[in-house]
Amino acid sequence: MTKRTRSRKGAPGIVEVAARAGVSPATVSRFFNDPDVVRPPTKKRIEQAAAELGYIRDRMASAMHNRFSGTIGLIVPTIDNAIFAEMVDAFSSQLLTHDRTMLIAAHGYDLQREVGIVRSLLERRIDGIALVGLDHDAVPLNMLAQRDVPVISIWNFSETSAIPCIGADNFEAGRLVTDHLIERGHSDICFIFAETETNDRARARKAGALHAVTSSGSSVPDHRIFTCPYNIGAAKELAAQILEADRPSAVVCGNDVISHGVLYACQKLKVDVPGALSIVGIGDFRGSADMEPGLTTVRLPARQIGALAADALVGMNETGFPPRPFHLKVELNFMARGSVANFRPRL
Amino acid sequence: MTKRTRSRKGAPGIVEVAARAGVSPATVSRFFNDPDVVRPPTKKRIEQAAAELGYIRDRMASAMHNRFSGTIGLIVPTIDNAIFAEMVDAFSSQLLTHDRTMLIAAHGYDLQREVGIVRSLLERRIDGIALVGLDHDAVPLNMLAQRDVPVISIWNFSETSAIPCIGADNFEAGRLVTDHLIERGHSDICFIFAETETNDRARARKAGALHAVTSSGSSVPDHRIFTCPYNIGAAKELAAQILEADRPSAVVCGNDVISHGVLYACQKLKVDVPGALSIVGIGDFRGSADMEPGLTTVRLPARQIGALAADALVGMNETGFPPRPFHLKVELNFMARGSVANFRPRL
DNA sequence: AATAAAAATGCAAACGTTTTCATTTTGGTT
DNA sequence: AACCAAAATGAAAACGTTTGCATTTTTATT
Repeated sequence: MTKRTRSRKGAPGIVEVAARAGVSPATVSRFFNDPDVVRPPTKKRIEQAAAELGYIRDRMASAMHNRFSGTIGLIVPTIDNAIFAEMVDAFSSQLLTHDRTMLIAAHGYDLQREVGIVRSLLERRIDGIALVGLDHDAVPLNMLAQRDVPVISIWNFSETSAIPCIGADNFEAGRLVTDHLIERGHSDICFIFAETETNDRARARKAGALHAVTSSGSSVPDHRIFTCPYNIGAAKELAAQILEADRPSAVVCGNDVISHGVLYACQKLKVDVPGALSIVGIGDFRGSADMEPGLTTVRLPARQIGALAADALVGMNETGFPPRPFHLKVELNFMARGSVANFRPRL
Repeated sequence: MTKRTRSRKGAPGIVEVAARAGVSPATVSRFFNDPDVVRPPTKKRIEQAAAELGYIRDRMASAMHNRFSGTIGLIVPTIDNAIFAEMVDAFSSQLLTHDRTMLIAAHGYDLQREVGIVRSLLERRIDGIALVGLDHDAVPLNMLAQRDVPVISIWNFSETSAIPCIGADNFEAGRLVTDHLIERGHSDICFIFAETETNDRARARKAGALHAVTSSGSSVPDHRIFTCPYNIGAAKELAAQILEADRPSAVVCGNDVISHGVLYACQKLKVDVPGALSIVGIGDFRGSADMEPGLTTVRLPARQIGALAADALVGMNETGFPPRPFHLKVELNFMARGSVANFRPRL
């Protein structure tokens, strides 16, 4: 075993501060938890002593008592991707606002890895955790419940989820973009979605999209449905194949990353968008508005979801958990841009 | 003051496990720190007891002793952007590999906010921290030094930096892409870089780029140098202005995000790339390879930087800090793709 | 089989805070 | 000036683990 004891060199503790300020450690502790509980002169002395010593509180020691660590966990499928970037950023910033910090990890769309990650975060005594999506293994959920750690599901909305959720109606999102295509006269539509087995967001979107066409009276042949990971290159390649075979008039993409790939494939093959092919995405990621043509998509208020989730989790801690489970649906915003052609004259 | 004591409901501690396994808490502790230090039968009993009770160690309590919390900090300018996504992901994954977790925060290119963040991470007793870039306020650096917390600067390389660094030679990157343009006969080149005041990476890149042209014997007029945030929309807008005025034959972009914006502006204004304008970027982000035309850029091994940084920080903990400061330069990879025209016949 | 050396285990005192309870101080009221 | 309630402070016992030291058990050696 390696000797792993870091020298305590220059790290003053609460007792050093207390000594220097001429008060008891208890008072210093109180001061840091609520400055107004000590009298102004005392306050001043403690402030000065702490500053002179360069004191930094040890939240781990304090977490041992009040059972709050001041860190909140966030588990996403991936960070290496535009999909959750805005949400993660907003979540983190909002947490900073509450004097909390974010512990984040990615499971790479592997729900099984999620259990190990949850365990690891629990060991760090997180005060709450946000999970992307509604599908989760029971094991981590139980571990969290057993310890009364607030959990919240984000990104996808469901009226009936067992745990609180803040998210968008992904079914609706899929329906929205597909309806847009149908309204504009498209009838030969192709669908590219992510694997739906372990991804409830993609599942809901796909269901919504297909529902839109069936409820318009038509149906979707199997050869118009494709699966593709959230990866520009893969999408571009797949789209190239689709374009060279029997070309549809429009394609619905499971998210904007796929749309980007499809658009690039069109540019490569000199297929005019929207003239020869219309494209819609879901998400409205960075860049979608600025591509040429601009991508018609539906905006998920990612920052809002992140901020709300942060607030909710902090709130559950402060007001005393649990609140009754809530289900918050955020607004979808359809963004009509240039990537869709209108085959049907305006009425 | 609100009452903030979470019920200890169902959270067994090391002593409960010990009792059930019929050993002392000390043995259980030892088992979790190094399973092979207890004899097989004992080991088995502890494992079973822990499993039955659903025990999860409390790293905060253990951090009070050995002074290691198992979390490592990472401060980036932004997460809401493609720039650092791959690096962050690799850093985090590599940390997981070492049974550590990542505490991440963004300062939004505001070095002053960095001090508050460092403090906040220090309160959480991080075992090490990675900072992007070489420019940092002295205050946080002192706080870290005083507590013997390993720091490492990532992304930018310097042979002489005071703190260890792992990064790319950004000057070289700027020079590389500009040289490529010059070699291909471009003489009227425009430069778009991020604000260099608080961003040493951008500063180095810009210096490298300008150096390339001066050392080729020409010079860069002021009206060919622009500043632009790392934002596709802003870059697109700026590029549109540039394209409509006195158009250069090529543009060097401070990073790929800017390149993307410039390319979209060209597509919007029907300016042929690379026919009428050549574009080079720096970074080789997601999507750069798949755009049409593919973006000529220089690949920074972001994942490698992230993984190396994680390894280094963990290593500093395990082998006993400090190692003598090291400076690790990662390879740049020039990616010639379609966005640059050749004005000069091949020799 | 006896013994010495080595390995495994237990005991109890830490680690740096918070918090309960008791005590002192303050400030307002007669 | 004396008194009382309220506010501020202090003393000491926690929190859940690790670890130095002492003790027991195992293993190797004779």
